[in-house]
Amino acid sequence: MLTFKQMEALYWIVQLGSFEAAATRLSTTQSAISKRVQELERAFGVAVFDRANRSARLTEKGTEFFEYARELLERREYIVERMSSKEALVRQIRIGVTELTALTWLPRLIAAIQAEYPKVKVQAEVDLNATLRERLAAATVDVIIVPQTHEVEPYTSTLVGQVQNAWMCAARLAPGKRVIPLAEIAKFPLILQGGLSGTGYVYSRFLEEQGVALQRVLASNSLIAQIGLTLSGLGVSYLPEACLARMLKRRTLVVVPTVPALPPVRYVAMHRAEQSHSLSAAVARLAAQSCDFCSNLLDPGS
Amino acid sequence: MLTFKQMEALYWIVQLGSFEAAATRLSTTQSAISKRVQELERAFGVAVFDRANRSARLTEKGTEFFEYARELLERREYIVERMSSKEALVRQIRIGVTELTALTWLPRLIAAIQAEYPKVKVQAEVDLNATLRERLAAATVDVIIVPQTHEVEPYTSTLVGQVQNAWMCAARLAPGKRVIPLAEIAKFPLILQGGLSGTGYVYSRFLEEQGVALQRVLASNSLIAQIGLTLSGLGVSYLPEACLARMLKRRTLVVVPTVPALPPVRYVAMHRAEQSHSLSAAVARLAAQSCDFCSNLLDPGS
DNA sequence: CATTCTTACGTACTGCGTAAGAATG
DNA sequence: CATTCTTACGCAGTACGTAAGAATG
Repeated sequence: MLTFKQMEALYWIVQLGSFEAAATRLSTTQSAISKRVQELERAFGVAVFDRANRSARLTEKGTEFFEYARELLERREYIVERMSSKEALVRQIRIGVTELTALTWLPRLIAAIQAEYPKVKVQAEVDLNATLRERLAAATVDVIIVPQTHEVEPYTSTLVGQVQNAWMCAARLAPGKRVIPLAEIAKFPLILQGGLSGTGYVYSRFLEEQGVALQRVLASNSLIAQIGLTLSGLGVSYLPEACLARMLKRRTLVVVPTVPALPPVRYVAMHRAEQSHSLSAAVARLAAQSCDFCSNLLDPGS
Repeated sequence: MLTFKQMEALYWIVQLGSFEAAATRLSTTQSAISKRVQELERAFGVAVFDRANRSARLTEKGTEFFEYARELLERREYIVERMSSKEALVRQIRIGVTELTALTWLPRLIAAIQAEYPKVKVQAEVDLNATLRERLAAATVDVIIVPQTHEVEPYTSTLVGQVQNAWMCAARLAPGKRVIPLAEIAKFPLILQGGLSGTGYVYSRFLEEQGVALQRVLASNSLIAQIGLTLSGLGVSYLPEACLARMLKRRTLVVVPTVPALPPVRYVAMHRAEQSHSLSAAVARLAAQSCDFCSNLLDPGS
């Protein structure tokens, strides 16, 4: 008999391009996926995948079948949403965030999700922008919250907030309070983020556009390391103003004002649209509500 | 997670009005059905059935859920139909027939089904018209082939053929070859079928309409017994001409012509329309093709 | 030769059946 | 008190995971 498990296998194999990926997505093994497909093919006497080469290419019948599978799964998802009281919805959701979010409002977000969906298990993963995007593509996470790096993002994205960064350094390195032209920033030793970081990517392009040539650059893919290096006076770095407010007040760090200033970085929550989980959409909504880059877990104030 | 088994349970409980009936229909136990329902209710945190009294009354949410269940099951059925090569369709179909059909063309029908759907398991049951109708209502059979007793039948019905009956008796009882008025038939001892038999029901009404008062009646619910009793000269009976042709030729039996003659009895194949099995429809079609009340398993000729 | 799917075999777990229990009319 | 659903408990059969095999590029 036709089962949801078979449909899920078919669906995710096609979506992700391999048995292996589908297996990961469905938290099982290639073996199980392979057997679900064989079961389908045997039950219907139809070849779903082209077995000639070892690729997961659909046959014609397979394509039709895939459409039906999608339809059936979407329909089920809709019904589950429709019938579930939020309180009873049992599911896992995997959220990917970057360091800054993890350091500021991730706990707020998780609390908000738990409050609205008490039975949902939230798994969070902290990683670089680029890695998170790959993982979303591979569907090993459900929602990611990352800096917006392109005008049009490849997945359903919701703006959740923005971060104002400023050039900062240890007080003793500071050139005084006067505003300097952006280009002059290149005279300082710089501590920047790599291209795998969203903020790093955005600002690399920005500096390039502004014709700023970068030299003597220290790169870090860890925000904490970046802050630490800056604090220790190794150079000037762009850092989020809001969450470092206390350090700025104490003048452990000082701002180096430039003209033009650094543009804000917009953060978006992204999830696969085709992904049935409208829970992902709910998380995006909650993220927009919870977003607050001002708090700072490491330096929480009183 | 929402499963088809849960939906089937819900669907058939509502269709048939009790857990017990649903269990029978799904070839399982009340226990299993009960658990599937509880599973649903627990998973969704929703009461589907009103547990106050022990009846299978839907709650409001339950009604909505039922609609979704129906939709999902119908959709699955459609997909199964659409994707299955006939050769590969594995399923069971339960056919109910009356004695006359069993005695004449049932083997032809089964052979025809097997030829078109080699993997389908055919189960046939022989019973009285009324019993078969009850069983169709209880969904313990999928298709029944019975005499049409009403102008409008309660289920999807297809005309498959008709049977010409005639009054017959043993040669020594015969009043000669002359045609007698129908009313005079009442003068003979009669061997008739009970009201649970379709033919019996049809002819009872016919004789009543014609103003024939019946006396000295011997009733049988077994066609074979009826033929046997007639052969042994106990009375006059209405019997199918075509399948008794050889006995008439040998004059073991003779026809007692009446005016008006007995009307033909129309046979229909019926199945539940809402029942997803369009296999049932295919059986009805094959029945119309295979139908042949002329053969006679007990007296096959050469 | 690395990748990707298939096959074989032993196991774990879901879901089932039996049978007894509780509630209803 | 008969009917109908629920609960408890032990079992069976499905579906899974591991690991080795085959095919492909």
